[in-house]
Parts: sequence; structure tokens; C-alpha cells
Amino acid sequence: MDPTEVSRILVEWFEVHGRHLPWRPDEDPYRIWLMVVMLQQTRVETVLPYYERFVTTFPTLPELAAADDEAVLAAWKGMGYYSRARNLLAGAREMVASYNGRVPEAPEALERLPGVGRYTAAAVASIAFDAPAAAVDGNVLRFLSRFFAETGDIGNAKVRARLETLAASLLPASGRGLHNQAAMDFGALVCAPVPHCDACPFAGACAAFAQGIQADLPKKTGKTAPLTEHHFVARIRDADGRTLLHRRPAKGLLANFWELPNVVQAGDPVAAFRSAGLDLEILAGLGEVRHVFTHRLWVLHVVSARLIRDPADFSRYQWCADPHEATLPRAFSKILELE
DNA sequence: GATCCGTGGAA
DNA sequence: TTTCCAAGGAT
Repeated sequence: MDPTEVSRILVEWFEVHGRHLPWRPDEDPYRIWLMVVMLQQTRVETVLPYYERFVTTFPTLPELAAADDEAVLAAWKGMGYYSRARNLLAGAREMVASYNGRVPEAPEALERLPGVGRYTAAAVASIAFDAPAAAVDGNVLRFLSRFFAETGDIGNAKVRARLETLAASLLPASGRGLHNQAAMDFGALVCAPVPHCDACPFAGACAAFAQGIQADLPKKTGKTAPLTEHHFVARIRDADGRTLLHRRPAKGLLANFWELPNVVQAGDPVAAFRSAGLDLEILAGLGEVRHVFTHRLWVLHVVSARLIRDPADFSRYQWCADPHEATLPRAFSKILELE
């Protein structure tokens, strides 16, 4: 099938069946950049309400650039991968400092911004400026690997390069943003992990379908199972009913977020917390909470407790009257729901 | 290249 | 219940 024909069919499919995101061709590149970043590893349905909330809080690029870290994270709260929010803020400030407060048009310039990789640069440049760049995300990789019967591992760099070349060969002479959106949405809705070949306009041209191997593609290496970690978590309240919170380290998992005090499970809770500098009287067991991250499974053994004396260094602690109002990560808000 | 970084929906 | 994995990027 001719590349022009492939693109035409994709765009026609998109016009009828596609999920049109809340932007217009002439809309603010800032909003397109924001949306594309939010969509990284996150489903469209999940993103939409967050997007509305975020652009209401930060309607323009200069307003985002002028915000502080806390406000941006608060607007992002609940979407996960929080480095995206920090990079967004850093990127906005860089655009103000180096690009006259505008989103740069060239994919190469975009890719130099924090949090913008090859895919995001191509998506923003094509959608906002009709740049000739192919946006190759997971959906497109799936569609291409099936359409061309690429049986190599899509995690392999050479295989990836082949598929990116094929993606570029499908780009139309104009309307690249529409083409890219169509290809991604087609991969999400039709050429899905479980493919809907009965509803696919390419069934007669798809090399994998011809061989009956479409369900086995794309090939990818198995991921390692998440590491299981057991923690004691303490719901510690003072005489006024306030809950003790602890600020996580500045780097790593859930960096800088407030959490309920917790320690790796070792021996009994009293000894484990004491080795972390907390002298507690355990009042009761509150149950168990499980939380899965991409590469980690937390099994949280929750107790209620009373603080016998303040920790020597209280700088990373605070008493909180209403922890439901704090920006606690999901793993810890689950614990508040135990009671 | 391998690992880290969240969360929630679907099968 | 478990498993997969989604409009990926940084290190």
C-alpha cells in the first residue's frame, strides 16, 4: 500500500472515530506541549480532567513559569510520574529565559527542554507547527510492527530505528499533526494490544494479519517482576487529634512528598521505628495496605500509635490537623481510608 | 541497555 | 486475584 494511502486512511478514520483532544489547529502551543507531557504513559480519559484543572490554574506559559514548585505539584497531584511536573516548570522557565516566552518550533530545540524526549518533541512540533516529524509512541510502534510484520524486539535500538524510519516514510506533505494524532489514536483504539482486526481498514494490507501473527506483535522483552517491600506505617496522633507527617527525601521515589511515618519491616514495630528515631507506643493494628508502583510493591502494615517523645531532629516532621487535605501520595491516602 | 519513576483501568 | 500497560524521559 502506498504511504500516502496509509496516511489518508488513518486521517479519515480519525475524523470519524478518533478522540479529538481539546485543542484546535490554531491553539496555544503551550497547551499542546502541556497535554502531550500529561499524556506520557497516561491514558487520555485519565488526563482530560487534570488538563482542565491545570490550564485553569496556569492558563499561559508565563503564568506557569512564575509559579512555585509546590503550586505546580499540587495541580499535578494524583497523576503520578511527578518529575514531569517539575520538568514542566523548568521547561516553562527555560522558554521564558531563552525563547522569548514561547514554545520553540524546531523539534531539536524542543528536545533540549527538560522532560521532552524524541516522541514529545515530534508530537508538539507537528501538532503545534506542522513540523515534518513523526511522533512514535507505544501505540504507533504497535501499529507499525504489525503493519510491516516487524518481529524484532521493539526495545532493541536497531528495531526501533527501523520502525521510526518507516513512521517517517508515512508522514504526509502537510497535516502532519493530524496524521500523528490519527496514528496514535488508531493504535490505541483499533490496533490495540488486543487488536480489533474486524474493524480495521488495513486488514487487507497488514503483513501481520496476513500471517495471522498480529496478536503476537509487537515483541518485547518481559519486564522484571516488581520487588516486594514490607513496611510498618504508623498513624500517629497527638492529644489534639493531629496526625504526624514526615517529608520524604529529596531524591528517588515520591521525592519530597509528605508521608505517614514508615520503616522497613524488621522485627517488631517499636524496635523498627526506634531505629529510625521515633519512640512510639503502639496502640493497635489497623490492617494492611498494598500499593503497586511500576517496579515496586509495597505491603504496608499499618498501626496506630502515640509519640512518646519528639524525634531528635523534627525538621522533616510536622503535625497535620487534617491529613486528608495534605498532598499525600496514593499509597498513604489509602491508609487514611482504613478508618 | 537496564532501571527508576505513579496511578488506575481493563481483562 | 494477578497481570498488563498506557500519547515516555532521565540516568
